[in-house]
Amino acid sequence: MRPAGQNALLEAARQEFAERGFGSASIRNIAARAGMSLSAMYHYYSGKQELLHALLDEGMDRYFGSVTAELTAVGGDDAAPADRLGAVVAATTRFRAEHATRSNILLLEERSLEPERLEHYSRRQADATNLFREPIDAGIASGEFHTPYPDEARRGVIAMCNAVAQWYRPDGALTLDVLVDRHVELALTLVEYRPQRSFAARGR
Amino acid sequence: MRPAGQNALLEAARQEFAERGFGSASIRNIAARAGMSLSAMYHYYSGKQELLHALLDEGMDRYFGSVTAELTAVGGDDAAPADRLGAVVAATTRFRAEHATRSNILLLEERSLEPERLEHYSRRQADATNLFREPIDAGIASGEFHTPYPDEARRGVIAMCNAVAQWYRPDGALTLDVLVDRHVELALTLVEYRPQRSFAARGR
DNA sequence: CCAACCTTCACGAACGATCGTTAAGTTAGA
DNA sequence: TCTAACTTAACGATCGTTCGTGAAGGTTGG
Repeated sequence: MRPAGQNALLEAARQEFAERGFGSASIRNIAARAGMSLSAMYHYYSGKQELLHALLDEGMDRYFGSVTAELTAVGGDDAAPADRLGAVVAATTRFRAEHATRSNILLLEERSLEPERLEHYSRRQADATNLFREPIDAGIASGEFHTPYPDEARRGVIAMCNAVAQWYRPDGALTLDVLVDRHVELALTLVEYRPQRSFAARGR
Repeated sequence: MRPAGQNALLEAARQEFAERGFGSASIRNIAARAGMSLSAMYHYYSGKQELLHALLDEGMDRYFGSVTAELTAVGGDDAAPADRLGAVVAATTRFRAEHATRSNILLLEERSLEPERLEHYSRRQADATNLFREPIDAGIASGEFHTPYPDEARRGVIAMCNAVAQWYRPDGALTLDVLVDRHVELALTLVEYRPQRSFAARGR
């Protein structure tokens, strides 16, 4: 459990960074939004950079939590590759829509990290990519996915999901549940998912 | 034809904005990179905002130029929807790779525009979206594209192309020509392009 | 032809504002 | 009494912008 002041700071920083971008954001504004003085902020975080770092880390924690929850819900490693890919796509799409500002900071402010901090973040981002890579490669190996370009298909699926944070508006005509289903279908289309017929599975 | 000083300024601003982001960019650095004094910059542009605006406008001009050139190369409006979509995807993918810094500014710094300038830019971005929408909707209407979700497929294709500006490295193992071909194939897969058989076309 | 004038392009200096950061001191609870 | 939580005040640096100046070059009027 985080102290209340710390949560208020993270929330305030999230709003400020999302609205103005890291470079134009003012830590004075952030402290004011959190209802405390500028120096009080320094009691929790050693500077603007660490604030961003904490924000990105917290966002990653939440994202991985969402995806792994969805993965275990469909059966974890026992599930078929198509179901695992569907779970990752569904969780990612939903996360990008439900935590749009969080996601936009994750996706846009990576470059504002100093080199040392960036290294740590890049590792986590590689882990996130592997969430997609694993089921796709498994589907290729098992013969259920037929795309000749699994790497480019993976990048395409990830880009499709991530873009949701930029364009989706919950007050629009498109329901999130509907969008999630369609993204799962589109992802399976992109990897050319065709369930093996039973006689083909038994053949050989 | 633009004056030499102006081109140097745009190039310098492009580098600075791409490296540090609009908010953290310093117009003093930009002027220094362009080899002129800070005040000389104000002779060409009335401020930091107008510099960004000019940069985005120039990038858009180049992008539309690339796409329309590719479109006319495949036959313009006379070409089949699949060929038109392929041309747009190919030109966009190539542009994102060949003009990565330009593209990243186009894609990331939109939010740094002031409201009035943003309005003008959003209109151009809508035009860019229509470059994809037109052939996709035409392909649906003609029965060559079978996806039940043309809107989401369009967004997916656009996101896939745009992401190239972030991850593609020309010194990597993947040739740009190969990537372009794969992206065209993936886009046609996503819209579920299936050429009509001749007898089916003659049927009815 | 020439002098007066204007525009273009460039310079250094300075403006007030805001930035991130730090120092020193105060309060409140365990 | 110790420590976490928080304050006000100030630091130096840098920011975007403005001002006044002037060299260079072409145009105009006499």
